[in-house]
Amino acid sequence: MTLRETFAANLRRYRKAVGLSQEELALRAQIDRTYVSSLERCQYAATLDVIEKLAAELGVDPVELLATPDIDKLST
Amino acid sequence: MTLRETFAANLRRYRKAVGLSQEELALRAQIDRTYVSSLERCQYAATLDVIEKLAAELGVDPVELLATPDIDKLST
DNA sequence: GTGTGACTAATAGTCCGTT
DNA sequence: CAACGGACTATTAGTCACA
Repeated sequence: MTLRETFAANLRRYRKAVGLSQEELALRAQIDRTYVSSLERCQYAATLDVIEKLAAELGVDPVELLATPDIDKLST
Repeated sequence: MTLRETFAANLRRYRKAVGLSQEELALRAQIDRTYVSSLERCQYAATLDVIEKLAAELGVDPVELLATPDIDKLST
């Protein structure tokens, strides 16, 4: 599991947890709609700047988006 | 404090903790010496790929390089 | 051993539309 | 609503000479 894969999975997981579409999240974070899609499909290695933006809109610490999810905490 | 600033500071801090010069770290991570210098001076928003490389050479979890340092833990 | 400017190559990131 | 493509621009990745 690479870091960008971990990030991709977490991004999708947190986005859904918050109940946002890729489109809405992108709009709020002021990044491109198709780019969020690309990130979740692990196409790019995101920079710290966009990670920071996305984390802010998801209401989580950027670190959470890179951490290996604790099995116990996963709800749905 | 932006995320890239946090990363820059942590990179330098952990590098010194491990007792490596920018030169040595760069050599081991197979990246350029001056590029490590640039990152520590916060010139770029690093991508997940290089963060992963550097963390590996420093022997820390990538998450550690992005976390806000716990005041209590700072030794020197 | 580190900081800096200049430079090229690669990729991050945008914007268009289609499936 | 999301995956995917192509063409495009902005920024990072990576190297070098020199202070």
